[in-house]
Amino acid sequence: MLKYQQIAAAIEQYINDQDLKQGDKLPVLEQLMSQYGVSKSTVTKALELLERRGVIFQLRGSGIFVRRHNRPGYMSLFSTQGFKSNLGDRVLTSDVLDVSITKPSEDVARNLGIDVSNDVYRVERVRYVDGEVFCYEESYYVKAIVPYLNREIVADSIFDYVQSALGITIGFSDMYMQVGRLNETEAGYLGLKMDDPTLRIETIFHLTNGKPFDYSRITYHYEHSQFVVQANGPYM
Amino acid sequence: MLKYQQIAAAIEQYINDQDLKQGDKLPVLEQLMSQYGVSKSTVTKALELLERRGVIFQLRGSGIFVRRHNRPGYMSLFSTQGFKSNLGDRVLTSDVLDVSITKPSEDVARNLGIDVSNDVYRVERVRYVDGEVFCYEESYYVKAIVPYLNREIVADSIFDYVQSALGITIGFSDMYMQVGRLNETEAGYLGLKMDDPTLRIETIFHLTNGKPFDYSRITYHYEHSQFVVQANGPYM
DNA sequence: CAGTGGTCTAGACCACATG
DNA sequence: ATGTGGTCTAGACCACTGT
Repeated sequence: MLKYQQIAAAIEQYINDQDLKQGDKLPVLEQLMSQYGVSKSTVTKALELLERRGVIFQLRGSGIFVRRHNRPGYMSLFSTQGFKSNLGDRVLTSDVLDVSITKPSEDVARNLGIDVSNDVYRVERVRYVDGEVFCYEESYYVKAIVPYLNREIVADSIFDYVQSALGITIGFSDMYMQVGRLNETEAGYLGLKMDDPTLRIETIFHLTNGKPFDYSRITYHYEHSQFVVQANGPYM
Repeated sequence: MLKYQQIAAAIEQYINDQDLKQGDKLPVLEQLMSQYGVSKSTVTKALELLERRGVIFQLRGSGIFVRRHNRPGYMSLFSTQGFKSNLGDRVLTSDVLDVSITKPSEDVARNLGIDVSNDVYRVERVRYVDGEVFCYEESYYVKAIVPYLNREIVADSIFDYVQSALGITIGFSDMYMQVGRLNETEAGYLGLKMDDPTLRIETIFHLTNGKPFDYSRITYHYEHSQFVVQANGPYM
């Protein structure tokens, strides 16, 4: 683990241990430098990381402060999208409906940047948070990149598996969101009625080299899903 | 304007001018250094900026590549949330329904971190993209920070005004999203029916010093709003 | 004006991707 | 093996906040 990542983790833990609130002041740069025995740029890089993740904000001429948001019950949009597996204390479980190898449809192939003749794994799940239906998910993995999946792996975190067992690291992802109405099948899985509102998110996950390896469509239970996004900016 | 921002802007313009596609390779670091006459870290910082914004991705040992997404018609979630005023070629207009000074409700006061005895500006608008109803917005500005607003300012971009006229710079924001059903009033403004699905986003905008100055509730027209979010990660 | 974070440099060394 | 981006350092100087 890199120095700046360790320092970021240490500072985040310090915030949690001390149960610091929004606006509480952290030690100044110079102290962090000597405390961790690293150069200014390394501390700065750790702080940038925390800033991007919404943990702190920095104010030139003044100091480094804790940032929080005040809505328990809202999940970070990114925590549900393969990044931080951390959902706080909540327990995530899945019913696996399907794991199979097939040929992709035109649409799926286009999103994965492959030809329809290539094999893909199709995974279909209903996911629960603390026992409540959370979403219905249909996702496709390029078999050339993810050569093996089974129901057991898929019941757990697929991303943990591809990362630890296959050494695959995710580079970046594109999420497409829109609101619509449930069809009959989706309503059945979610325990809702047809035509009820829903949030749909399609995500294309890319490897670090830019190649798509996973295309996923998630249909959320509108009553059990609310998200928070902490943004920084403007960027320029 | 800072060097690394200038370089970021120049590189982005170069990508657009050359109409580069996803995966196209950019000049290597060393060339960018000499081309712009700056040190390695400055180029790196410019590239980080572009990477965070989903414009490029960098692959160690290989190069710097253009990143794009392939869904015309999807707006960046952040472009509609006060950050980049750039919506591409689309024209954004507003009907101003209300601009007035009032006392905040309990709820609004809590979100703005002020007491209910403080004055706020209330702004109510219906917003259009290329003439199509896009969203209904109700927002509150802390009068102690934004001392003056009128219908003319509000018909345009409020953020441009507070930034250029008042010298206020936004630091960060917390967005809370959920899906629900329209009530009768909202349905009227959006030209939809009561109980139609909708995406609701509440956003709290903070100054660079962490103080909230704007709390806004937006109700989107579900057929005219679809968003893209380009994420990088995992962060740690 | 003192204190604090932000920018920028020059350079050493490291880790990864690709042929 | 080569070339490429990533980390880290030490230090100069700048820009902002708050007293």
